[in-house]
Amino acid sequence: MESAGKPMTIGRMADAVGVNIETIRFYQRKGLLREPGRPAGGIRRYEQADAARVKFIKSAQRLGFTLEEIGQLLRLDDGMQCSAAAQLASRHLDEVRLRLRNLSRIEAALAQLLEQCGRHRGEVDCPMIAALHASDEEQRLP
Amino acid sequence: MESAGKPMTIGRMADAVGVNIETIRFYQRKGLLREPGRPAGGIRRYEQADAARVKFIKSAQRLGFTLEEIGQLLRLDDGMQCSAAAQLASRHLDEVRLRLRNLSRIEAALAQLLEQCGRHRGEVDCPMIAALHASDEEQRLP
DNA sequence: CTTAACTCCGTACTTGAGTACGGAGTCAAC
DNA sequence: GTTGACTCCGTACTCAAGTACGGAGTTAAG
Repeated sequence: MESAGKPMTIGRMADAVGVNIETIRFYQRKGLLREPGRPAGGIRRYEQADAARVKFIKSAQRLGFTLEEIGQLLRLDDGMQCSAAAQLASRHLDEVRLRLRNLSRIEAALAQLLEQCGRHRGEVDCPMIAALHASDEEQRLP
Repeated sequence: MESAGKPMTIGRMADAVGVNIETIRFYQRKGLLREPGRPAGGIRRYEQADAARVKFIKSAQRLGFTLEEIGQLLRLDDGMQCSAAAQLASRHLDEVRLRLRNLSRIEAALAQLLEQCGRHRGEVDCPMIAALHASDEEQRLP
């Protein structure tokens, strides 16, 4: 396989990666992506490596990392520190698991409410709304 | 039990419900909460019912409803339509379950990556970062 | 050579759920 | 009758992750 590949304009790269042009500019402003110099005041040329970097960003986003975290990951990548990356990921995994637990609780509560609504038929008020009102007590989901 | 209870100022209500004063004003601007008239150009008095409404909003938020959805719920409440509320909740439950599935996949992926990082020890590059890079292929999490 | 398509760049807008600010008015206690 | 705490109100700001706009420059094709 020949590496490198031919350079492309921002629009082509955006198409290739499947993002908006403005998104690429935005990443540049955020310092997540370099800005290639413009030859003779003309139009910037992007390499395959740039496209790969944008894809990296998008992959990491799919795993729920914020751009801030991805920036850290990229800085590690640029200097290759596995343990630090693992630590970052580990913290993030904790965060994901917390969100999972909360969502599960929400799911259970909603399902139960809906089930009551189904059984309801003809009484006075909607269990859905009543249950929400009844929460004067305590049932804090963080 | 005597209903009604005594009226309160916005600050007292905020304390009672455990939200910021500005949050209450914000809900008023959004039309989620009435603005009691000010007697003699003075200071507004809020009823228990207002506090209950804010609590309702907060409870519904804990179930993951947006303020927009909560507005719909409240309008239903103001006119009491159980089946419509159930429908809203049902759509929301679908949404919650979708988020759950996605988060689960993210959790699995992260855990696997971290496990590889742990087994790693001394090879060339970080599995965490390599895996993210390797995603040039396809593994779209919606 | 001209025209269409593209790029560059800075600035401003978007969404959701609030927070913060600042001047003016009001209320209660001492 | 004055302080201090509180309220009112409008406006502006926050965060994250972009998207949109508009004028000027550049490039490729016909």
